[in-house]
Amino acid sequence: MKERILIIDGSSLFFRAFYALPLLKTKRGIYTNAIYGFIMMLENAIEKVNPSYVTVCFDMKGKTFRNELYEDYKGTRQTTPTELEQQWPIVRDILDKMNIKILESPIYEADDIAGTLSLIAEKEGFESILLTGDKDYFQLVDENTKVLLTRKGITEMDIISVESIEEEYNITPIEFIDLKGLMGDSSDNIPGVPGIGEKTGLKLIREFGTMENLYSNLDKITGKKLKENLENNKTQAFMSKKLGTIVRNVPLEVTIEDLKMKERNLSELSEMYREYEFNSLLERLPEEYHKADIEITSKALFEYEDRSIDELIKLIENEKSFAFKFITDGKIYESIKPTHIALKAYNNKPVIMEVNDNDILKLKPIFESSKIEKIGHNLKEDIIILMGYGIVIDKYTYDSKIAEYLLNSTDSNYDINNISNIYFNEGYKDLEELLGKGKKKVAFTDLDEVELKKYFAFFLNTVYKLKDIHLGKIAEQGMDELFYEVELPLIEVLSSMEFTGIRTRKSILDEIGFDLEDKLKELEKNIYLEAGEEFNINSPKKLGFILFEKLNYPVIKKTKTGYSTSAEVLEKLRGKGEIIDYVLEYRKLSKLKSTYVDGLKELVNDSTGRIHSHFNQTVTSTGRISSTEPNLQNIPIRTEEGRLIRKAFLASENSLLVDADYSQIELRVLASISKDKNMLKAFENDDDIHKRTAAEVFGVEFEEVTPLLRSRAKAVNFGIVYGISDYGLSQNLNIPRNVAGEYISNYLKHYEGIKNYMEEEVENARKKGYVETILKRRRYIPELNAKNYNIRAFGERVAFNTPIQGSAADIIKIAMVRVYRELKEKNYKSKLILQIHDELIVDAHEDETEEVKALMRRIMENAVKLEVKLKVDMEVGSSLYDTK
DNA sequence: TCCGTCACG
DNA sequence: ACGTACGTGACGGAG
Repeated sequence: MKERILIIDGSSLFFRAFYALPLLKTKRGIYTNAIYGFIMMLENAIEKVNPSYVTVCFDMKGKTFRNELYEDYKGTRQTTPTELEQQWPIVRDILDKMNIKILESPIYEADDIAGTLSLIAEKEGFESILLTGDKDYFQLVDENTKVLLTRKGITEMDIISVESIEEEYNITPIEFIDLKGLMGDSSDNIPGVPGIGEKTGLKLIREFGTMENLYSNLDKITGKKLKENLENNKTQAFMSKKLGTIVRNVPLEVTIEDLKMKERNLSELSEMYREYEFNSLLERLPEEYHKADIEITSKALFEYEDRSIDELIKLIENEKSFAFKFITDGKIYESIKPTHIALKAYNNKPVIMEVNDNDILKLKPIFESSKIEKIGHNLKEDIIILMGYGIVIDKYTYDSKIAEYLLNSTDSNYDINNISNIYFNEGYKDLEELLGKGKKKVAFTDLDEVELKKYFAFFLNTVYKLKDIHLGKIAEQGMDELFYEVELPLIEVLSSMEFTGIRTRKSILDEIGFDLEDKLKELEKNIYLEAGEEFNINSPKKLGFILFEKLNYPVIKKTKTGYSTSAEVLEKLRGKGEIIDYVLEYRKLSKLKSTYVDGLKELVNDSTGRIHSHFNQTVTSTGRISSTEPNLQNIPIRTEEGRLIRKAFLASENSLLVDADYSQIELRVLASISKDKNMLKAFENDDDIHKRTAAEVFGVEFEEVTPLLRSRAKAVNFGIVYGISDYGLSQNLNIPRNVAGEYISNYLKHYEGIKNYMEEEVENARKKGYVETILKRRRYIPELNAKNYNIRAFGERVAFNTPIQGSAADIIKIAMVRVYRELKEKNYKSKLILQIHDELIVDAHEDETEEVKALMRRIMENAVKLEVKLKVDMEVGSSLYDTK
């Protein structure tokens, strides 16, 4: 018995598989039907043929030698669908894990390689089996060469031998070449002779054998039309024959021996099968590979085990990933030292153990390893803790909180328990249920040991359970770049910003505070005098009573609970009595005192002398970052009294603050995505955009635009971004509604592209249910289907505004990641410390300021490519006051 | 805990 | 005819 070699026409099989099966897709959104069909056919063939040697031949992209002969060879082929194209590299990967060699050539096609190989095999005494869906291979069949032809579907195949060809066609295999020369082949765009199909072709070949013989005996042809066609297309017929002839002397760099079947990498193969959800293929593997590595059933959800730190480290070293969470004894940011670590090494039960500093340092090599993946939930907390130990985390690849936020940015609670309930319809307790709330809140360390371990077992098991589901959805929604290139690396950036903080001098706040207090006392005295009695000025209710009942000022606006006393209302009462001015001033100063002097002082960390604000990545529905405890994104700047607060925020020792802000980023984004010609032109010319808008909307020469007109135009520009209404604009500018309406219609007439974009975006959102930013960040807008007009109108404004605000957020996030990365990689001492939506602030060492400025400008201005240039303005100073 | 108010982009 | 500009967070007062 001769040894067999199985030679597979990979390209043919791949296409056949794709069209034979429905468009299968994994839960991660990857198309797999061609891969699955291909591997199934390959496995079936191997089982049937039992070969000792195997190889797969592929066609390469691009022209082959046949195109030299005939320019239009395969000219009618349509481009491969992308759903198929994407599956290509995966098949190659699987073949690699199977240790099956791939043969391909830039000049020859798969069938030429297969033909050559089968000839060599024959000479060396092997039997060749050629697996293909292409009947052209029949010409290769002989005593030692058989074709395994795929039939319908992916399971059935026919063995084609010399005998079966004789029987079915009554010609010899080699005569198929001549047959093809006559018939042509529409799929390869080989012309052949017109009027000759399989039937006539076969008849002629049976009678004459070769084309040469046929043409020497044309007089014997009886059909007049047939004879004429043969005569007129002789050259074409011989060219077709040549095109259809499989080349059998392709120079090959491999020997048969190189193609010997080898051991497969079963563990990697099983992993791939699981990843692509090929369960039936998985079952064909030896039993120990059947089970998924991680299968956490409801029962196992709370299971954990106890190990020593050294055992744990050993365990992790041999695994590819682990999930972890540090547990602290209270408010996590106040006590940077964890009391416990919860850690689940891949495919093992979670371990929850007490740790000391030494234990954590033992884990340093593991956290810093680029080989072991780390995953978690709200990793920012944990990365900050690691930073406290001088540990620089590497290769963290998944955060379930961030992932869930990307998939649904409008939720308010991303506790692991909530997410578990959403995806698995089961959970345990959220933090509030576990620890209580308000006064009764306890620390993790106050929990019973079993309860603590149970919770964190659930926590880490759930992180693993969520991983594939989340990543699948992220891939499916086209958010891979957003997740892997932006949000994930941003976690470390925000961690560093929090960890570093901003130097804040309490004594400056004290000074401002004393000054404010004096002024407030004076104002208070004056207000009581005007009111004729003492009352709580900070109580809108009492103030309302004084103003509108006792002093009888006209009521401008009411709230749900009574009279409105907002600044907007008081502004309208200005000039009607001094008390109004006093109250406005009092309000302003008291806000400064309570929020920005007293509030901030409390949050200066005594040991660092810095404020470590929290930057939250999962709060806003548009993709912006938010800042809390304190909010450093709303430090006063618009009035001089408020701005003074900024004097308390300082650069570090021997450093300067470099403040870089994007100029008009939202309007630039709007210009870019709406492609409005006039707005694009304005930015191209580097015009003052508000002034330009004023000129257009108010119909005056650019040079004639007054400051008032410019500021009104500025309000219109902002209004447009927010999804303007005439009423809203009229309120904002304190002008009549019809005038505001006029402004808007002039605006939209001039910026027609914006008008169209607004309409298209809303329509698009209604159809899809969501809108997207430039990085495909998504926001669902269920409000668009509301019956209530207000809610629906809100949905429309959001549909229009979110892509603008969100894309601007995408852009600055990209810039943050790159600035952080470059500062880190080049070992600068300077640190990124603040982000204020369109502005980045770096605490830059004085030796580095010039480099930092250049670096920031370069990165920020080139963060993305838009239809307009991004422009950055910069200031340097020793305090936040001086950088404006 | 909610509301009104006001600080920011 | 509807009610009225997008996104946040913190504070003090009132229930």
